[in-house]
Amino acid sequence: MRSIYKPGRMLLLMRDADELSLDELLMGAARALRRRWASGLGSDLSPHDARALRVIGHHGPTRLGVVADHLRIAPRSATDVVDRLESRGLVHRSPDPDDRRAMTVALTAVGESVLAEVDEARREGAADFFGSLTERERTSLAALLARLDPREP
Amino acid sequence: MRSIYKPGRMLLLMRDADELSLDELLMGAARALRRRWASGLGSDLSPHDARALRVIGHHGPTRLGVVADHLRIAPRSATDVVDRLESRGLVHRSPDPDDRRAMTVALTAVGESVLAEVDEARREGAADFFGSLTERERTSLAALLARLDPREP
DNA sequence: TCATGATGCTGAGGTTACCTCACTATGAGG
DNA sequence: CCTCATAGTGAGGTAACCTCAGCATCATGA
Repeated sequence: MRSIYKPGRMLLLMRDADELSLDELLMGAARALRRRWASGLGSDLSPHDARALRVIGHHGPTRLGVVADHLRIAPRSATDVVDRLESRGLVHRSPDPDDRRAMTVALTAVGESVLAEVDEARREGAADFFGSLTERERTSLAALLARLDPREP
Repeated sequence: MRSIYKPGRMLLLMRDADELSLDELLMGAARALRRRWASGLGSDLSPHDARALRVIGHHGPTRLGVVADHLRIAPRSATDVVDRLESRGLVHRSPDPDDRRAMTVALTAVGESVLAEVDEARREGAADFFGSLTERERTSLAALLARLDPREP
């Protein structure tokens, strides 16, 4: 049980140590950005709740099911997320006038201001994160990334 | 339609609905890659376990605490992860000869072959994902990304 | 050399963010 | 209307974390 490594794998390992592959670079950058953004999150709001707040705020009064779709969670789980935000006074439910089965969720005034803070922190974090690139480089990075992700649902 | 980013206007740009900022592009691309990679994964292994397998395999016989560090989880949680992998016959524990408190984890023969499959699927997924770029574009994307992520601990 | 504190792992038990299933109320089409 | 689909929710479960306590072992300094 000594020589776990086969020669081929050893070579792979060493090459990876020197230069990371494109997928690892992409994932690493995303991880670093996410971490920076999460740490700069001032309020006692979890990253997860902040994300939900963004979805609701940026979509206007929204059905619960739509929130679920955007967060990629089951409809039932959106109920819990909205419950939590509502109990903190950040959003409130109203009956949907067009469909009496449905509920719409909208930000309260407090929710709006918290969202503004969250967005600002996010914007600052991103500016800082990408600050090591020139504007020209940022432009070409954006162009390259845009060609990778074909408009997911 | 996505409009062209103009360097001189980046900072003043008002974003309309389908214009994504750089951070959103980065996160979106990473999300898409993660999803593709997870879906191409051998079915009975969760993405999470696959990640643990990668860490253990690529580090050789490793202490549990080191596994925890690399997965960024508490030491106690690494015990559970390794328990699960061990119960599936993918890794096995041995007492560390240098420190009788410690355990080392290493891949079994089955674990090695499963890891080889996982790595191959990952490699293929990445090649496919980045396939819409030319070789030259991939190089410059890698160079740009490498400047963003300052080798986190 | 041996008391003292740090370290490596694990048992016990809690939390969180999901899930599925079943249910009610409502909408929509024959 | 009668039937079937859909929107949200109560109940209850699961997976992957966590903290805290405890044991065995290591490392240090008087």
